[in-house]
Amino acid sequence: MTDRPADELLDFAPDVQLFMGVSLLYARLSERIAQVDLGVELSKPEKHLIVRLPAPKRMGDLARELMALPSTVTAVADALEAKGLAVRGRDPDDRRAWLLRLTDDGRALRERMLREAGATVREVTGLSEQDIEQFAALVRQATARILENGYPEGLKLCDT
Amino acid sequence: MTDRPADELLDFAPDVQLFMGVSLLYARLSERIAQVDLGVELSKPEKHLIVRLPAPKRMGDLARELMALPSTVTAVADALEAKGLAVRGRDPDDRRAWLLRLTDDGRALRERMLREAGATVREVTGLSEQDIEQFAALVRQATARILENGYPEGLKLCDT
DNA sequence: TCAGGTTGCTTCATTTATCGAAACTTTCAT
DNA sequence: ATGAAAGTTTCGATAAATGAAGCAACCTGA
Repeated sequence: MTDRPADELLDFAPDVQLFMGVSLLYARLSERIAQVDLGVELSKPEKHLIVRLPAPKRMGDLARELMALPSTVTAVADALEAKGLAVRGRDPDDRRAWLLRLTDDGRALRERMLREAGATVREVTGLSEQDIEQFAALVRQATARILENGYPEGLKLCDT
Repeated sequence: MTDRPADELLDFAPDVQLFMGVSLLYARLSERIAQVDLGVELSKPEKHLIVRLPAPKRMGDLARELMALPSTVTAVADALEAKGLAVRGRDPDDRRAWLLRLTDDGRALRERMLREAGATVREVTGLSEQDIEQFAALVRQATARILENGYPEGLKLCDT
């Protein structure tokens, strides 16, 4: 009678295992990240937005990446602006659009968050360095695929 | 000047890549699952609860697995009971606790959800069967580690 | 150049989800 | 017995996500 949660996965096909495992891993990672004290009070969606902002991005693109509605992203961006972590500016290429970009404070915070995220991954998964590299390689492949054909309304991937 | 989202990952260490990739993958998977028509109206947390219920489980254990408060799980379980998908019964081993278990309808629904989840994984990631197996193996390892020492207040993993 | 349609974003009211403190019941230790 | 602790629930408050409506910039074709 092995009803230990860790054994539950073994009953499933690999693709289902992958799904359930990723769900749990994601939940655990974001819980851990949420506990990190960064000196500023940040909600979960605010952190997600910061992480997704290595370079200035349009609100609509952010909404697609975060799988959220534009109106949701608007609210989160407002909060980040109020905290002095991000600024909005018109997109010179299309003045309907707004570009959201991190301030210096925001960038510094982002750096710290990513360092924390990396450490959390190593700690939570308990995987060896080689395993993490292998894992990352698979995730890169999946990410490329998702970003390539994942956005319903045809995200503009090329900005040249 | 390559600011394509798919390239963003390459700037980071593998552990950070893993974090960001898993976040995106999870978001994409749950978005996809949410779109599946199962004939019943189910909220996102309701679906999560069903997935985590291969066998009867105590409310508190569910709360820990879902990284939620007991009161949150109570509300979701109420909704599932109202829809005839789950039932509560006292835990014979400790009658303070409630065991939540799926009804026949709930179990059938769960089967369909898992099949959908597996198909979604294959479709969204675009990984080969071998890659998925490799990916699943890594996820199993991480899951075991998480469930082993991941629960703050000392989850009772052994029920014998 | 200007009319009509589309796109990108915001506003705001509403619904949904989560939280946290207090209460209730059962269990455990003494 | 009795008091302390554990497992849930209740309920009011906060936070987050939604969707419809609106505004401004763009684009097309005459």
